[in-house]
Amino acid sequence: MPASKTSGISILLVDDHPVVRQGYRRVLEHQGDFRVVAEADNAADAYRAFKTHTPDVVVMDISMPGASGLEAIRNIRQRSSSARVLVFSMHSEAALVKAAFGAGASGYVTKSNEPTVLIEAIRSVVRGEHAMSDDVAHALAMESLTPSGSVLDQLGEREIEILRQLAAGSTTEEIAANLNLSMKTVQNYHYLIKTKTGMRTDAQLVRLAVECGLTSL
Amino acid sequence: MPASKTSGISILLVDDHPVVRQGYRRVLEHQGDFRVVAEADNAADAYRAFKTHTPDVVVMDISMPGASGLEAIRNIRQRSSSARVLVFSMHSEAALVKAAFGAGASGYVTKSNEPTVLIEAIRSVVRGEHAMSDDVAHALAMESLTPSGSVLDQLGEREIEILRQLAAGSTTEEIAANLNLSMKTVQNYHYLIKTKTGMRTDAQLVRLAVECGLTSL
DNA sequence: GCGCAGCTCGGGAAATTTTCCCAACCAACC
DNA sequence: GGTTGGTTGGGAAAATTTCCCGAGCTGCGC
Repeated sequence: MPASKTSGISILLVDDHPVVRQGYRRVLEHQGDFRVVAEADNAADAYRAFKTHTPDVVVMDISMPGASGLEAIRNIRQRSSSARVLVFSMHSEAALVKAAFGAGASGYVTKSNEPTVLIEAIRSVVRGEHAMSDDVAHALAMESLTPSGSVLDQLGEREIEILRQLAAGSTTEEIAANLNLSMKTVQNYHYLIKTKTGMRTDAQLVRLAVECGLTSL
Repeated sequence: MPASKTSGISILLVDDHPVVRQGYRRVLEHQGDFRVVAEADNAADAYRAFKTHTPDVVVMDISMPGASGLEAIRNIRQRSSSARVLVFSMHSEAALVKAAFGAGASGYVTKSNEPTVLIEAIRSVVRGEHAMSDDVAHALAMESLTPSGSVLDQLGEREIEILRQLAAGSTTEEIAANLNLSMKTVQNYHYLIKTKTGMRTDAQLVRLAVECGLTSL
């Protein structure tokens, strides 16, 4: 690409751990043509940073406290449908992957991969392609073979997001604020999730979420 | 004790995410006097790597699949009581911190901190000091305001039993039946446990119970 | 285009639970 | 013998859960 803008690929890094971000930054900038133009540690800042910098690609960890990455992806894509978001997560559960792509992600790579996989994925999504690491593809493939894979498949994107935050320990009020919903809606989802999954207490819901990799410990 | 070591601080990195490890490595080696002499992605490999390299310090994420980091710390310290292990974790729960120091860790820093904090902590533990980041200290301090050690120590026999069953997913009705109590009493305990432990949702209660080893998964 | 299905979002209202306060019993302990 | 603390529950107001409902939207097939 002969310089219409500065040559190279501009990147917005989103992850809630500063050291981890710093690490990625070094790994990525080690590639000569990558430039990390901004960082963010939460969904709201990510959106703001995207608006001011309009990076070629957003590399984002979706398991963050508060409003999740899914929300940020949706916001970003709503603002600019040409935006490229590459999810960079610890989890490879099919439901999470689906939710991410459903929200508008262009790629999904887990942290279990070597840096080269991440780098290649970034180049792919910048070219407008979709990308996912082998383990993610494997999880998705496995899941599509079984008619009733995970319990999470019966849940929609919103339901999964709310389940994740519930299991993380957020209150109804916090979730409503995080997702810009009324408490009533969150309560309704909470109830709906319980009936859909057959769980009868919130404790069972937490265990389910942990089992499905929606949240850790 | 070979003085063969070239100058500088030799480090063993333990974390189950390759990209994350790669990132740390770059951040650390950016300091001129740090040398990452080995990496490991699980507890067993960490112990093996420690035996062969005898690094000045082990920087370890304790939330790994399989055998936990705690076990690795214990093994390492058992082999060499002069070994220095710095825990580098996502979590700052008091119970986890205590468990880590109990297992023989020399320091505890969360990933929420800036890289400089990690770097300073490494220098501290190499000097033989103990180190922990502010957020960890804060969590410990908060927790130690209660006259007891573990959060569980402030709970009575009945309260612990009911917490265990709640976290296991039992309903109020089931617990009442199990313990031959009225539902009202169980509800009162449920409430009391939440206020005593400071947890605000049942989900937080489950996580607390799991952290304290009251229940698994 | 048109209907259908499914997700999202919330209102309503009754049933239930949570939240706090309280009293009583019993055992241990100074 | 009084005090402390764990245990057991009642009561009543506040809040949540439960279920049902409708409306807007999107995608899909006919």
